[in-house]
Amino acid sequence: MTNRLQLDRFLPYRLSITSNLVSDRIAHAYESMFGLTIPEWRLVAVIAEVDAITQAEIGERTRMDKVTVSRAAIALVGRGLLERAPNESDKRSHLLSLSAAGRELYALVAPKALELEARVFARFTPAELEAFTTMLRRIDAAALEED
Amino acid sequence: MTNRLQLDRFLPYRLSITSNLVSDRIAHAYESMFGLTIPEWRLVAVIAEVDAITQAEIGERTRMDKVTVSRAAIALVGRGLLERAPNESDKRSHLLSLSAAGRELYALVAPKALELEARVFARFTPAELEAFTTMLRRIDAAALEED
DNA sequence: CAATAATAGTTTCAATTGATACCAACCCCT
DNA sequence: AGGGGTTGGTATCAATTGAAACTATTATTG
Repeated sequence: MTNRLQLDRFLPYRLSITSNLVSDRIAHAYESMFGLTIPEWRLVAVIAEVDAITQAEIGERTRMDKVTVSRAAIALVGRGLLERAPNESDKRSHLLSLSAAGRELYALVAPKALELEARVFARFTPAELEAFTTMLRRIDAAALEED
Repeated sequence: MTNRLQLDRFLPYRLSITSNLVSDRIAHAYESMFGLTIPEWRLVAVIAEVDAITQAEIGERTRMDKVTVSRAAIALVGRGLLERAPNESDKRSHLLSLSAAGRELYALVAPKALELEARVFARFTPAELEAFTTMLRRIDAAALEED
């Protein structure tokens, strides 16, 4: 029989399985260790990298929905981890940056994140990981094309 | 600065991005073409491969939550795509199989699925795809370990 | 063979999600 | 200047999700 589909070999399916397995692990760890959801943690990470950024930019970088970004930002501001400064050049938006507490938290979370990553990916060689991420990026590009 | 985390290179994050991009594309296509959610479509695919199977087994194979499987099964039975036969050897469970209509649908959906997959993954060589799926499986194994 | 634990499947409920609508501010065009 | 369209962000609402409780059946153990 030609052209037979086996779910087990169907790449979108495999990708989803793997992503969920990894995400679940990480999500539980973040939640229990720092009380952070994945979107919240992503905001912290992105903002730590750039210092000041608008929500729209965060959405673009992380491909998170703007609603998701909005809620995560509100939650983090509420917890004193994030600060909002008025954006002079566009008064609709705010510039988000980490508060002192936010930077402290980040200093705790980042190594933990790398450790979690290492625990799952330790068994792979740098070359394998490199090839893998390259594939992921190429797939991203393919999925985004012609829509 | 050593040990700096860049979200952009954080593998769990990249994996999630890619998986979501691909899933969204597929989900929209299935929904608009066949009125199927992804869990529903997975049931159809798995059941087509094996003929008769319990929900528990489906959950095991696909790593979908039993609640998700239950709801998809109910929906598919309701639409006449799936049939439930009593399982003589265990009266708690049912044996699910495709109805005639279900097989017809599957005959339509499967090639479409392969085509969608091809559209995103066409640019990769068989060797690349092979290496990629191998990585995914190894990651699955790593993520499942010691938990 | 009770009685206890485990399993298949469903229901319930609370949380997360994203589509949509909305407001305010901006941009562009004439 | 002043509409017409776009964009940043929030609010609302309906759908999806999974944890936990529940029912019915099966397995295990004393």
